[in-house]
Amino acid sequence: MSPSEADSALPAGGGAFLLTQLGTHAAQAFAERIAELDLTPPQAGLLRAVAFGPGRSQQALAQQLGTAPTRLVALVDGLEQRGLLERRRNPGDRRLHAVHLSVAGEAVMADIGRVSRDHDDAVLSALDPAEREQLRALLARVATDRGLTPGVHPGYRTLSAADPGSPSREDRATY
Amino acid sequence: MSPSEADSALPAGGGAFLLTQLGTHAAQAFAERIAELDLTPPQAGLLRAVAFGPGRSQQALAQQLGTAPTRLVALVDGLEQRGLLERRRNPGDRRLHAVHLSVAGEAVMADIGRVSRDHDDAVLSALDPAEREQLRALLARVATDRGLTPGVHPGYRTLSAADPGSPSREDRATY
DNA sequence: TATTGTTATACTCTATAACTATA
DNA sequence: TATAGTTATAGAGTATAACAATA
Repeated sequence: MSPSEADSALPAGGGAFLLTQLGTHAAQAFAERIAELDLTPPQAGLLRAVAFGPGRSQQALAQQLGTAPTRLVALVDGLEQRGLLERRRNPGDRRLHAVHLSVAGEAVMADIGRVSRDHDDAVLSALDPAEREQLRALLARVATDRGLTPGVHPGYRTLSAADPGSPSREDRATY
Repeated sequence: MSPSEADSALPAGGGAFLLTQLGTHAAQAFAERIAELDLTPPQAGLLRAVAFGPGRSQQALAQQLGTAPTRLVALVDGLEQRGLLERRRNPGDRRLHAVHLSVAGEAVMADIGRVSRDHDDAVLSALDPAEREQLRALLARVATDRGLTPGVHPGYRTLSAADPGSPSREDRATY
């Protein structure tokens, strides 16, 4: 392959590669920003899920996010110890833990909103408002077509769930 | 936050979030595809880098990919054992290992090209050719603006290099 | 002494499986 | 017996630091 790459081979010139390239970049940039709130991206995602649908069980949350229940326990633990989430036992079925945002948690959600807005603005600073909306519309159509759950990051979902014959854990490498 | 999310808060509705969401999805889909070639995404990225500029030292490759030289050693090891890469000692400076594609490696590169084309087509199947080009142009502008190296995935680059005061390794979490 | 490459070690994150309690 | 949640263990992937060879 010669250095004049942009031929029909597109090992790295196509839209899909640009998507993964920019997506990883955006994820890293977002991680840097919410680190200022002492949060990791998975924690922010969980807070968002709880804010969107409060009072659900950990099983329900795990299923929506597409992650193993055991992983959710640790996430909830950390955020509960910091006073951002609360577990409330369901009197009817005492096995269930309804997960709620605390008052402090709601305040942090507001911070996350601000950070997300700033982040969005910085990442797309090359585009004017009309172009941003154009991009957003195109991406939304692709996301729908590919069956992505709105607001839920695929990083929670384990691959082997979708592909029974998956060879190993190597699939999920950073790429 | 009420379930009527699409207000100005955009914790997950903006273009940047769609970008990370789709980018992660595309990366996972690509990982599944090249797994059929018994390759991981980092391996494919290295092969691509070598194909694009053959005969460079491991230091040069590490710098271009933005990864630690120690990580490159393991990657080259694996691909050399499979007969896809060759290390050739530089007679002038016997410290340097010039990395080249073997004949089998070039054949695999052709396979990677095919897989990438299929992958690109599948990910963007919701868009017609004109829309794909429109999307590609918008993404390319954003990528340039954000300083991304064409053809190089940011997953190689460690975060702390760009951000000296980074808090810990949690930044790089999947999100 | 500086640089290329290598090896050894430790750490983070996540997944898998075994366990407890409620039903 | 089945389900929600928890704990314990192991594995993959990467980074950091010490080391050997060549300049």
